Amino acid sequence: MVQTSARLLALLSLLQLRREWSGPELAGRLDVGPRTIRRDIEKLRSLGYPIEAAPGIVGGYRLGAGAELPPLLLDDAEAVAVAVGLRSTAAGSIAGMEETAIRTLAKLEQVLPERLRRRVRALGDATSAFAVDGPLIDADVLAAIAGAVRDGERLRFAYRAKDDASTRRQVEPAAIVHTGYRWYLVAWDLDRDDWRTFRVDRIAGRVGTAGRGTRREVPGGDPAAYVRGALRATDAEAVQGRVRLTAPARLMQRRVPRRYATVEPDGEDHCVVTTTGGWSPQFIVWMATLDVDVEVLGPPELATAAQAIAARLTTVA
Amino acid sequence: MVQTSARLLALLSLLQLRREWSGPELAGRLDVGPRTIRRDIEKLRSLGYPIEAAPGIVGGYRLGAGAELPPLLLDDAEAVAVAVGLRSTAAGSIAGMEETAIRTLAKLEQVLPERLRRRVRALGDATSAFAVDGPLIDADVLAAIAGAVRDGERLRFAYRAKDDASTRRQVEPAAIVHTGYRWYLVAWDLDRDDWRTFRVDRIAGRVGTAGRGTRREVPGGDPAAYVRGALRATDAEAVQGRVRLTAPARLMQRRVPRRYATVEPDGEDHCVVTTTGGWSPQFIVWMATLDVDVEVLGPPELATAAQAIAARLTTVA
DNA sequence: GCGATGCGGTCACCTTCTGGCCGCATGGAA
DNA sequence: TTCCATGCGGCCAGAAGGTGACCGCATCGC
Repeated sequence: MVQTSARLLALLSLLQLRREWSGPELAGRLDVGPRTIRRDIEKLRSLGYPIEAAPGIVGGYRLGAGAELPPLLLDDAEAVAVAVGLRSTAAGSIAGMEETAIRTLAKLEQVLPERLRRRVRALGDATSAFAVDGPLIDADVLAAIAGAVRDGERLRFAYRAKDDASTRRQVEPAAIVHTGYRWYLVAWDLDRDDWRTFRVDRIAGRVGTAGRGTRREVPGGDPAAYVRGALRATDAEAVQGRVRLTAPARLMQRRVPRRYATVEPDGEDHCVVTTTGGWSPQFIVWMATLDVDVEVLGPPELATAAQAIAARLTTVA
Repeated sequence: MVQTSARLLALLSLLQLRREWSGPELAGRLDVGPRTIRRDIEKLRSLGYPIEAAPGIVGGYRLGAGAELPPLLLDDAEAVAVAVGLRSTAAGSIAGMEETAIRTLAKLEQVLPERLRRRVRALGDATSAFAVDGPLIDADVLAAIAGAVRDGERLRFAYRAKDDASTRRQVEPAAIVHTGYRWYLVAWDLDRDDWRTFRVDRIAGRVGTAGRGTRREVPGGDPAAYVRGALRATDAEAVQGRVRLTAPARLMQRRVPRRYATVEPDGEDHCVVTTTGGWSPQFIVWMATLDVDVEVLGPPELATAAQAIAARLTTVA
């Protein structure tokens, strides 16, 4: 009864397409008798999908919200919109959603028809202009890594170290982690026979899969903690920017995304804003547009950058 | 055969969860014999889902990308990520995707379990800080309107006119349109017996549905064109900001989202940037952070705003 | 070559589906 | 109030399909 299953899916699709359908309408669409429709509705209900119905001339069936999310049946445009949305969420519009977004994107990309993938890619180019500081990451690279992590596949890529020396790596990926405003890949380096943490923005070009590897657990079990440890060990943290605003923390908190900076009260009428990652010229510009008095607490370069932009703005007028 | 259908869905779900599954593995998970798994795979293939298989010790089944997108089976976290992504896309990170995103969001919200909806809403608050100018729109309101348009349901809401006078409206919505950086609802106003265009950001509070209405076509058939016409007729366009940059258009185009501004070449080494909607102080700040020479072409207030921010930045240092 | 895997044929049993009928309940409109 | 379209679900008979068990075959990596 492949037809029965297909019809159930088609029924779900129709119910997601429009809110209200009458039985005879559905019967006509699916080319079966009305009795069968009633039975199909019954089946869907027994599968847990809450389909409400109302008798009478204005009656009909409608799919409501239940305990579980039903399978989503998306058309082309909708699928593209979902992919685009996931990419921008992965880029970090909401703190804490990045990793889930990239995992979901990997799931979607696995089954996304090629024509839609092309459309998503074309749109993706337009996205991260005006990006908050931090490196630009290719969502495709992230999705490829997330997919390899999930499937236990080996990865091959060229890695640019701090001194710009490029090395070829072959690894068994274990986790992908987003901290602050950067992406890291925790993986077992097959050539070095040890765990390594890679900055995804330093991966050059495309990543290639290289067959099946052994699925590995990050030492300690908590990838995020591991990356934090590795950062402390090897990398000096980027220098955070700090400013003092003449405004209550309560008001500023709403205007500063937690992803980029944290706001702490400093007395009744002032607050201190600290960047999550390293400072950038854009940080001080944002602070200036908040339209309250700003005082740089550090580092001194932040003040210098502010002056440079001030100078540019002055020549504008 | 509700079990068969349920098993097919579960099979799809498993294949989306991980890339590779062996037959016996699937059989164990789904609690049927291996032969039935082979038959189920066959059924899914006959439904158009491209499931690749490889024999041998490393073999297994994997769901590939086909001509059609299979039903997406998302877990809680993934569904939330999708919803969050759609909200931010609807907020306009990519030109031209806003309306599709909000339609898709309406589709998702219709079936989203309440507990997930709460999570999405909680996260949504964090999003639009540092928002580009333009009014803040509640994605819930947009999704509610999009749903009503789709389902032909009447809407009731309070509308704040330009002079701040609030009126109660009851309408039959026909289309939701995103132009420039605003959202508009085109609807038949039941009390005024005529077509009206509403700015969504002027809708106060929540919108309520008010039963079934007649489905209407926007006059002329093209909602976007209708809104453009209505804007020309009633509303003076916001004053656009224009600046001239000392840099090739080619380079700047990548750094300026089309949603906010357009970049046109002005000779070899210069280009002109025009805001899509009205100018705002943030516009000139962005231009300053592009790190090229900027010249304000108009309006004069833009230069004044630039000076104000420059002054603020100067006191910072 | 071995072993694990995928493929598909066949068989018998039996569950399930389907369409058509029935009467009932519900809710809006004439 | 009556009428009508709708949803609900029982019943039946015939037909269709699902399932597990067996079989031999092909393929791939070790």
